Amino acid sequence: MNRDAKGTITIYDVARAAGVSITTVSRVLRGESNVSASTRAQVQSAIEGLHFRPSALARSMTSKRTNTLGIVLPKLLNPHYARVFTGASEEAQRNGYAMTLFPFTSLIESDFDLATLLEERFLDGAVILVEYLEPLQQEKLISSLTALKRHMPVVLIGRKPDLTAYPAVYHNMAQLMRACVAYLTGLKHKRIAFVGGIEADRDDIRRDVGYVEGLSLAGIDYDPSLRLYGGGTAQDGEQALNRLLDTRPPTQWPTAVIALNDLVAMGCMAAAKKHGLNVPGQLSVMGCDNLFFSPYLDPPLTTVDCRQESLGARAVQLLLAGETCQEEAEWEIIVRASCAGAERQTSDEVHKNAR
Amino acid sequence: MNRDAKGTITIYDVARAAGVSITTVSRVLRGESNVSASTRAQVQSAIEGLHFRPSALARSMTSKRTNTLGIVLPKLLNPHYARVFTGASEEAQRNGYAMTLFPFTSLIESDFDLATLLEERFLDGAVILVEYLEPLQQEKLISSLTALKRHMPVVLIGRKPDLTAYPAVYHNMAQLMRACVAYLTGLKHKRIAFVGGIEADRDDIRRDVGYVEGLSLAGIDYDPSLRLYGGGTAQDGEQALNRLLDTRPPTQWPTAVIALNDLVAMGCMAAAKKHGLNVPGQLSVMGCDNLFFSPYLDPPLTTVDCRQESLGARAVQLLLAGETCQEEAEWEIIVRASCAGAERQTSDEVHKNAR
DNA sequence: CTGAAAGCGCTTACAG
DNA sequence: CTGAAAGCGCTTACAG
Repeated sequence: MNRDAKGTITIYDVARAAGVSITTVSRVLRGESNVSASTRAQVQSAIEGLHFRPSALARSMTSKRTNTLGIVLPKLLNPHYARVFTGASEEAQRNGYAMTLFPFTSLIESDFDLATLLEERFLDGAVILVEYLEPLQQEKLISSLTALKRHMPVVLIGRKPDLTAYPAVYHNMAQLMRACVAYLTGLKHKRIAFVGGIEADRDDIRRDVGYVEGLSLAGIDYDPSLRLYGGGTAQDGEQALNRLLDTRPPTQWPTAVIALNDLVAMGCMAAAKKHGLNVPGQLSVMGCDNLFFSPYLDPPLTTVDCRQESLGARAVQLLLAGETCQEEAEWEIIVRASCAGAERQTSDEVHKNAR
Repeated sequence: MNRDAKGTITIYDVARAAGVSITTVSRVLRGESNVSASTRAQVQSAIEGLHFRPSALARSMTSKRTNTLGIVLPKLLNPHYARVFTGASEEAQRNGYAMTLFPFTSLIESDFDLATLLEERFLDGAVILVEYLEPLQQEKLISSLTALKRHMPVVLIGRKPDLTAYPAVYHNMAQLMRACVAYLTGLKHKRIAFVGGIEADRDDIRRDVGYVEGLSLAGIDYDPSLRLYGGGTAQDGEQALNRLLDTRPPTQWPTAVIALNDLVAMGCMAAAKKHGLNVPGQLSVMGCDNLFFSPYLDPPLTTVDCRQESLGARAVQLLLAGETCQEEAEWEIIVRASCAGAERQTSDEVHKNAR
């Protein structure tokens, strides 16, 4: 009955070749012990002779498991996300799972139907990292998540979710920013700019909270004109800082810059050089993410390592364990050479800044 | 008969709720037109009411297609591969396919059984990029590929395969290297080092051929001590060039360096600075790949854009079209500021070099 | 230690 | 326009 008319060879072909039932073939396939040595040998040789491979599809059909996880990530071209993926993927592999990557930008383009995209595939669960979304897209995301959650476990990652119903791993960005500001105020900086991020974004707002709090703790008034919003690329950082330096007299320039991430920091360093500012002599620059290129910038970049691999790995652990907690991820300031004491500041300027 | 005992709701549940047969449900699911409007509406509302999602597993079971492609890539942390992945993934998406990424290093760790890993998943085809392998691993790869090819179409990518039986997209590395050397000899350089890559590697040997040919075309003898083998990271590049500069008198230093890739180039620039060499005034540095950070190095890096996105996209096209050709991919030299004329060279040195 | 039968959740001819 | 039946390639109780 089961001819290999279509060329695919099945467990029936093996059974026939070995002169046993498909049940027995299935048993040796799954490595069960209750098969006689001679039968096993016959089946094995039939399998090899026919180059038989069991269909994962049929297997999953009965077992209801695919051993495949999905991960939704914004842009892999940013090594930050590549680090997250690497950590998640390796943890998955360690547990016998493969990982299917869904680039986020294309999700938005393709009507952003997270639920359909993920469900149509063969996933046992999904890790989802979302960046800032317009309110309308945000609503769509939430309903997508609701639909998705009905069909598989989901873990959110990267930023503290507004949704408490989902397990999550994220960085405490307010705390992280306070630490960055504290590091720079400890270096006697008073005019500290913060570059990058979208004003409407919840996560960046959290960073903003930490930024303002950090300044306040050091007795520095928050100067909104030193908060430069913009994107997250090197070009964005370069443009933002260029604009500030172009429109202010040098005496009003910041003595330190905290960048949204290392890419933005790299752009800021380019803007500083363009304006003849020595880094860190005349301008300290601090990044975030600790990407592979940051020790090779000139000067090497002081930044925050966000342990992206652990973040991704932890998300997979929560997913596989079926945990429902929301937990904070670790980070650490990496001191290199791009930040120095605020010696350029005159007491005059300090006075002006303190108003 | 089909109770939703396990919680999963199926096409039978929908059929019952809508008072039709499963055939009819299947028809509206697949958007066939031969269903009356009223029936369609009933089925639709049953689907929505039950939050029904068809099982992709069962669907693929009959259709024999999963609409999922696999891609094997070395280390995603190198943005070069991220660019390849992006191009491949977007092309796949454009054609209704998802893309499962298999990081290569973990394949090697996990006994390197490409065939098992890929077949156990649900793939309609695979794009495979391999880097240099030890001879033993190379053999295992080839037998894995043979096994894999029996079950799905495969396209090789990135380097010219030794295997002619597989469709492939790759760069003509000898030609690319000749062009790099020609660019630098055009700038009057005579002592041109080549940094990075493994001596035993076929692909790098091809680059070596182009390197030697390029020198020869400019009437320069090949000096083996200027060929610095090593890995492909920034650290590798830094160490390799440091070693050369440490062991040679400054009068014997190269006036130009071609790096295996942008990461190595970045490391070379660090080594140059450590030895007080101005780039490009005293040492020209040329990279390969044109990664996002290269315009932000100081000075901005002259490099070769390898059109990685097109490379990945083209591989997917060949895969989906069932083509069997091996074709060359495009590349282009991107001139920035890290290479300049060889003015540091004295006629004495030139003479010595020419022997 | 081995096998016959039912079932996983769909799609696909085939009838009507 | 609609439905009954077979089949996709396995695994899983259930018998023996």
